[in-house]
Amino acid sequence: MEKIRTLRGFRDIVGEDIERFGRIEDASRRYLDLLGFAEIATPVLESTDLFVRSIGDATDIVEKEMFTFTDLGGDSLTLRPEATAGVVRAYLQAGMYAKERISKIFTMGPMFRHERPQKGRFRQFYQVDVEVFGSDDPFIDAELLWMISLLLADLGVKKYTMEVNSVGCKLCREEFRTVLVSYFETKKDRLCEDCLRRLYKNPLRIFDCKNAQCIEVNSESPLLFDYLCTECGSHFNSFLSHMNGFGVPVTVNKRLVRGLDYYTKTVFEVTSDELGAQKAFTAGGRYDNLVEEMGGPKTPAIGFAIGMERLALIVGSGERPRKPVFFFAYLGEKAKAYLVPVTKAFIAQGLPIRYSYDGKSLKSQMRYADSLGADFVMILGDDEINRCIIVARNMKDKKQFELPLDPSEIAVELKRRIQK
RNA sequence: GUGGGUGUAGCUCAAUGGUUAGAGCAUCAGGCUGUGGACCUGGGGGUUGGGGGUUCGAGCCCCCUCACCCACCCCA
Repeated sequence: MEKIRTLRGFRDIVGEDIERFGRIEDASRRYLDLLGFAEIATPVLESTDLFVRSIGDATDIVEKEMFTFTDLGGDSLTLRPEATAGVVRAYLQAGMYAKERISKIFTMGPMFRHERPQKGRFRQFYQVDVEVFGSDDPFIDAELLWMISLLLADLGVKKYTMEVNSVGCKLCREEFRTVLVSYFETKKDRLCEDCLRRLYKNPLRIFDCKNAQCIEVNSESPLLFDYLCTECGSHFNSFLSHMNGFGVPVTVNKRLVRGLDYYTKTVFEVTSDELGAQKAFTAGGRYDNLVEEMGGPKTPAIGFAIGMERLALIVGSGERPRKPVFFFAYLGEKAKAYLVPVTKAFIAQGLPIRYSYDGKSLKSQMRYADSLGADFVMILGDDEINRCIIVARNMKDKKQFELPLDPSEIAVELKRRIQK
């Protein structure tokens, strides 16, 4: 019979991987909590329309990467390809804008994109998603990057680059777009096929092209950065000086653009050279118009997402403090009768307890105890029962001693010994 | 969607076209009847990803297919 496997781009997260995920989640929650972010959870399945309207109908995500299907009632549903749309929807649906001036929100969970898998890229991938609603103060932009730097330091990530840029507001972007299109029109013969397609659809994305000729054309192109309106320009400068105030170094990359339509002003990417082609493991930006476009009140906002499997590839190997392990080895049915009371006593003391189910030879049970990394093994057989004692063996120094056969006394005594 | 690479035991990998496809690790058992961990002995575990073809003979050569990896594309 054919073995059933995970679908392409889907995987089980086990062992070392799930430990890394756990550390990323723990550290994220810690810093987010310290800075006043509230956790929420939103559905993985939403109306297709939500994503089309927020992400932009001409983006690659919406055009060809969504897991979209029609449900039994005939509605078009989509597995979320990113988190911001759902969080904005939740923000509006719960009326948070009326309850608090600033809403700092985060959520964690799986996202889905129908792409070809490669290093650091899966069809189901996990993100820590962080959003701040209600202010366009550039201090917040800087605060978020600072928080990311704290988190990365905590996780032992040392080599990374924070690239920042401003993509302006609607006004300056419109003006720049005409300038840019007319520039590229003069260079049409040197652009690759993809960029010719992008030219009218989304000319900013030509900056992202890795084709050698296009990079050359790009190097001489006008920059949106130089066309920022006064407000956007001073917003960006203010953001940079706040970064300086936090003491977090950033690199201005005037060609940094993003793949989602809703970004305005500040955009950023945190990259690592250790990641392969998909080197951005955290990215985000400001989106001052999205909430309003989604039918809410005018609400400036900013957010970012951490790609957990990408970050997991570069987090330092952290050793969690090891918990003590106690093992109960029993010989015969009479001894096995003590399994339940002993187990209960250890759990009551908050002590991890292990045992074999088949209770084979003592040798076998000792091997098993060793493979589990047991600190103490309790040995109980007919001899001990007759003498009303239990033998405890310290697996480190190999010293054995006897304790009265009383489960809670045993647990208390061994707890005392392990704490020394 | 397009390239390139790789598919042999649970894992990491061997095997000029030629016996019954091996090794290490892992696992299980034994090495005084009741005492673990770098030792010794043994056991179990494979439709060589799948399907065709060439050949006296295919893990190996050819074709198709599937999966995984890397890259393009795109993005976290």
